[in-house]
Amino acid sequence: MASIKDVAAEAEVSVATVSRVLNDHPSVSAAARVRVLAAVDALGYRPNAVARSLRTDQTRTLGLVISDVLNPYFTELARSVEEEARALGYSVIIGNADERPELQDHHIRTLLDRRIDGLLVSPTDGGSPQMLDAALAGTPMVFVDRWIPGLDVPVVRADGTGAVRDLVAHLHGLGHRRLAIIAGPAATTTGSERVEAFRDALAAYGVPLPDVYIGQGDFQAESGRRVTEGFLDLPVPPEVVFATDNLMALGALDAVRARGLRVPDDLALAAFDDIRWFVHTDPPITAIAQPTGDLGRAAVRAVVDRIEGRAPASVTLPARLVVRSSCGESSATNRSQP
Amino acid sequence: MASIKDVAAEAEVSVATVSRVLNDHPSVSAAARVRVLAAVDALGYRPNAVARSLRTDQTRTLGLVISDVLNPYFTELARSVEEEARALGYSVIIGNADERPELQDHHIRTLLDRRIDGLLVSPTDGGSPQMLDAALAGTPMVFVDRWIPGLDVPVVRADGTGAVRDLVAHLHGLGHRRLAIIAGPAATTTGSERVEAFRDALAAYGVPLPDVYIGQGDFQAESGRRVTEGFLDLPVPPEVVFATDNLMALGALDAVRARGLRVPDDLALAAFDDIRWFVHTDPPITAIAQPTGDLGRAAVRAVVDRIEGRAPASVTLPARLVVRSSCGESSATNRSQP
DNA sequence: AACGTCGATGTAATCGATTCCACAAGGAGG
DNA sequence: CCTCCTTGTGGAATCGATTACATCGACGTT
Repeated sequence: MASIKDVAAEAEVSVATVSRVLNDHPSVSAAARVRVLAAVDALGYRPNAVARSLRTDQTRTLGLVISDVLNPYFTELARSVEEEARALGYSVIIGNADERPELQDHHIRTLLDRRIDGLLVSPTDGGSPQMLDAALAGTPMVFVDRWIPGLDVPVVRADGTGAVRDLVAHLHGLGHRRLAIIAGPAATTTGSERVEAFRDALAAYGVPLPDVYIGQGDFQAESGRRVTEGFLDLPVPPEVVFATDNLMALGALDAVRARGLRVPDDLALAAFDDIRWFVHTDPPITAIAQPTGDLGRAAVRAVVDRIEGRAPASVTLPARLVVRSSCGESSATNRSQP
Repeated sequence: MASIKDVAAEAEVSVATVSRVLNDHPSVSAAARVRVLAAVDALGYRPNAVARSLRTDQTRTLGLVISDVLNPYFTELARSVEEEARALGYSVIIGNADERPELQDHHIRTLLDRRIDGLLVSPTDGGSPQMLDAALAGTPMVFVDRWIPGLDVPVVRADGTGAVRDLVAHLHGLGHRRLAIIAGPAATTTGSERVEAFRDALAAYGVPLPDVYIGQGDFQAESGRRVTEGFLDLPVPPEVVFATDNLMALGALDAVRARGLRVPDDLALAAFDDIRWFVHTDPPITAIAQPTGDLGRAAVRAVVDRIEGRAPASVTLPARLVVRSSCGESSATNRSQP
């Protein structure tokens, strides 16, 4: 592959001049510029990003470590992150943690070794040594969706409390009184926050959230299935299950179906995170939708702000309830079952 | 960030010795080794991958350019690719083309600039100059899922002809005679191949595939919706629509639903690419499943073979039909409608 | 006419690793 | 006791860029 030396030789100038033309430095004569450009063209020369990064100490690359690529929420996030980054002249390297802390660490380490300029993380756990090191070592970093309390790192996330309140109002209005939740890992903020929001919203109606109605999931479909089966085996099963992510909702659906039961008649279902397929499931699923694209874009702007020396800001955007028919009744009229 | 020089100073050896320890070169004394390791530990030193790549002319990185991250098929592919690559000691950088040739080119160019060791591509078009250059310039390259005819590049893909034949048998058995297809872009192999397979399978039953029953889509949901509306507006609409990817099937479902019609009674539906949600859609969707994980792994092994000097082989794996209820009747018994 | 300024260019240092080569010390073999 | 080989080590070149510094005309000013 042609190097800058080859271009210099071809254009009969020094490598310095070639470099100047490429980085359009002002003091280059028009004549030299055309000769260099012609040489670049003739040789099909492309600057070696590796060499450039070594010298300039910047890679114009962002690392994004997400909890699970197979979760549509995160792939949408990844897409918007890449889009905004590209618009700002950065590339993105995605690391998929698969909800496993050790994999997350592997990716953070690898990304740091590559000297990425900034890091976007949606942590799977309460904070591994790797991540703390990264934060401490001064690599510009921003948390997306989930975060780790106590670290001085900006957070870009959606606030679901209002939407959860709306959801509980909706469920209560439909006459449901025994409400259960499938929680995510307690080590994640989204895991615990959503349970809190749910509990608080129920409290406003004087409805308790007993421990047996709190199932421990891990944001994966299988755990949603397992927890839902547990609920159905209870002496007094819940009337509604609120899955705190879309994959666990899928698992819940699997469990209900396996028993030959029906949603919402035998068990109503709602989910956190709205995805396109929820419109076409049987029945269409009521969900809380996050402004995913906005989150991704805001997160990129935040890291880039830090990278380029501006002060980055945390961002919190509201989520909203999307009512469909998986909790019973139609969406428009809130009458209780006949 | 600490460099190899700092480590050398701390351990009171030369940088050469540090490098030897790090790459466990045989001739280093035990004493030197422990001193270096201690220094590495004390400084929290991690080798700069950028510098290393510049010197060794290898990045131990694979580029993967996929057509659309929002398509679950491709995200599953990406996941298995990353997994296998990691097992072989490589990292993966994913580029999302969003089915847009110019974006695909952008990513290929960026990846090449970064001097990735190998490239995995699922081309969105018939072959851009970028891609040809990459192939010609000798960057180890493998096509996954889709490919470009006439290039001497190994292809790892699923063969759907058998499954399509099974699908047509299933549909014919159910009494369907007016079968339509939503094709992908003609420039992609999967776009044209699936239509051919469908046409051939129909021919075996003496059923024609008229042009009006071939809708032109682009592998995105919106095109599936549009094409399906067109079908429904026909004087003699088809009885079945076969969407050649899962997103267009989603669009088709949208279109049917928007008209207040039902699947399969008013229009039966089948799709290429099976995804988890198809089990829970209303109705569950009959689909052709690809061995996605196997494809991803095989593709990685193929590029790595080329990178490491072995001869890479093309791989073709069979897809299989998964019958559900979106085409009418039950899956087990193939009797025609009562 | 002498001098300072400015634009265009080249030389060489530099980034952080790897690796070739030279060299010293020590052991084996004659 | 001398040579030869092996082992461990350091110096320095190298990868492909960027950039500080030096140089050299040409030009304008006094």
